[in-house]
Amino acid sequence: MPKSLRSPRHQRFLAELISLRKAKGLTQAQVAEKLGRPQSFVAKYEGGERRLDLIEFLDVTTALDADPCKILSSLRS
Amino acid sequence: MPKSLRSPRHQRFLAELISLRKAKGLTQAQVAEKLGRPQSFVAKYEGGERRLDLIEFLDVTTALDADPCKILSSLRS
DNA sequence: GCATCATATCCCAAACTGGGATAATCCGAA
DNA sequence: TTCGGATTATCCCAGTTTGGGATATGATGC
Repeated sequence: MPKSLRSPRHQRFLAELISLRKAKGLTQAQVAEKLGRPQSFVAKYEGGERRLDLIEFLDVTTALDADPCKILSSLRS
Repeated sequence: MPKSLRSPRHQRFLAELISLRKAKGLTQAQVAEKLGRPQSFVAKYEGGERRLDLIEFLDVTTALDADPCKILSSLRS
């Protein structure tokens, strides 16, 4: 796993994304489909194997039908 | 400039960060100082030479004393 | 056990990053 | 104008990260 993805905040962020996905009853493959990406893409960012930049993050929140601001506020530190 | 950083949304995002920095009367070096990074770090992300992941983005908004949610909303597409 | 769905990992060439040094630009004062 | 300091952009390139199809591993029900 890349060095930069081990911080507690990042961990919380990932946990939040996973939790949101499951709350919507979506699989990684379904999210990947909405994003037009392979399932391994979702597996990687959820697993902290790959970073999401801001635009990708917005795309993911759209796919999850989630509010990006709420997620950000859960990351305030 | 890396391929993935050329989208119009990303461009708007960068323009927003630059605009915010200048509105605060800060130089790249001052922002870099707050971030504990070299000036070239700021020059690179502002120039689209490097991506910011979500955590880095939050750190930058903190350094700029800006509201991350407002920035996100300016990126709605 | 076995089928099926879901998630994690492999592989490795291609793409991206770090950051000190240095070049290029900007800008106000004289 | 021209000069000089302040500010921003670019260089370099080894080390790190990413893409995504294929495949392994794990979870669940029967």
